[in-house]
Amino acid sequence: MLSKKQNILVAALQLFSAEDYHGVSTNKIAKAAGVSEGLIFKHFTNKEGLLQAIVDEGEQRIALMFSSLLKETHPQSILDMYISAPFEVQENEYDFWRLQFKLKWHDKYYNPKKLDNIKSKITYAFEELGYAFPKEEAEALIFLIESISIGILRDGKAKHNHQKAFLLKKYKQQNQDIHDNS
Amino acid sequence: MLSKKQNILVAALQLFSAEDYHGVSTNKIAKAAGVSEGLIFKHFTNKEGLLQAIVDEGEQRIALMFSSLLKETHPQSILDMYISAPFEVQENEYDFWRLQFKLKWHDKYYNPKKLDNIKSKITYAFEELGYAFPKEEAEALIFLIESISIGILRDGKAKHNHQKAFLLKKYKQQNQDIHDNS
DNA sequence: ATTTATAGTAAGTGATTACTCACTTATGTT
DNA sequence: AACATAAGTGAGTAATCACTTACTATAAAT
Repeated sequence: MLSKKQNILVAALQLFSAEDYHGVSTNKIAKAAGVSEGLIFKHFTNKEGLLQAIVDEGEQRIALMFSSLLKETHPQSILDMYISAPFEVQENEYDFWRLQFKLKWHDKYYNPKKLDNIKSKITYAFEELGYAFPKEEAEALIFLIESISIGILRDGKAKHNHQKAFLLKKYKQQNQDIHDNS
Repeated sequence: MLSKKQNILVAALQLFSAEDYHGVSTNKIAKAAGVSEGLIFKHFTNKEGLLQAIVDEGEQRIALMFSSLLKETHPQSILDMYISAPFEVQENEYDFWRLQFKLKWHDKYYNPKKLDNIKSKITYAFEELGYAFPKEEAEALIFLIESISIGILRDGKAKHNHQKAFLLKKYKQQNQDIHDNS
């Protein structure tokens, strides 16, 4: 069983991911969490403090999620793992990711440096595989996977499975010789 | 000089694109537009009617924007035009596009069929150019351009110009023979 | 000239908002 | 046992919310 504090965090995450920040009242959160409204302010000072707590928890969660990718050294595996990543996400984590993508529009909560180490890892993989423009390839792939992730969150995995297969094939080692098109 | 009705639409678009729907009060809109709050309800019935009016206006605007692309028949030109599209957008249209992307999270205002004719146009281009998986290539390119568009809206064009050059090169006809990697 | 309709305003309305405060209950600590 | 501290509640609060209403000004239509 969860603590009441955790109940608040879970309920707030669910609501914030479904509606917008100002559309979710503290009253609604309290009812969904089964606690008194005042408790929210005891634990998180104010409504924004609650959102910040959710964001902070999220940063750790993301770091954990990509830790195995960052440990990987085999270039082809790095690409395969990264392409597959959005399809490995459990459905009960969708709320969390929906909120993450929504917050990208708020300068306050968007930290572009969060992806820097992943970006350099992907760049490294493209370098090793002999691509002519590894940095650009990495950026393009990251963008592409981001869009697919959003698509999955909206329509479900099933509708995007063929794209996974397509991309895994497209970025296979065997094609390496063709990338240096100078 | 704009009519007061248009003033409301302009002010609301700007505010809705910057904050979330419930975070923008009708009072704030009225002040920004320089009209009385009541006038909003005279013209648009309620707050949602105002948003709907903005969305409706937007659909036309998008149709207009892609009309030249849909008329194009030369496959390579189709790809070039589509890749360049987000870089052709004027800065004073950024608010409009920001709102469009934000609304993608609201089932109510998101219409996936809106892009169907563009998708088939891009697919056609890839077919003509001899790509092995034209449908998948089209989907991937559309996703990629969508992500880049979001990036531009957040960081400005300058930060993404090298991606434009990279993609134009990557999708050049001369590479066609390499795509059929069966 | 009088009606009709539209554009526009200012001052409201009850409901809801984020947040506070006085208070009670539970959990340790010495 | 006594005491401090944290967890939790429920009834407030002023401010703000979307929206309404009664009203005036303008202008075209009969």
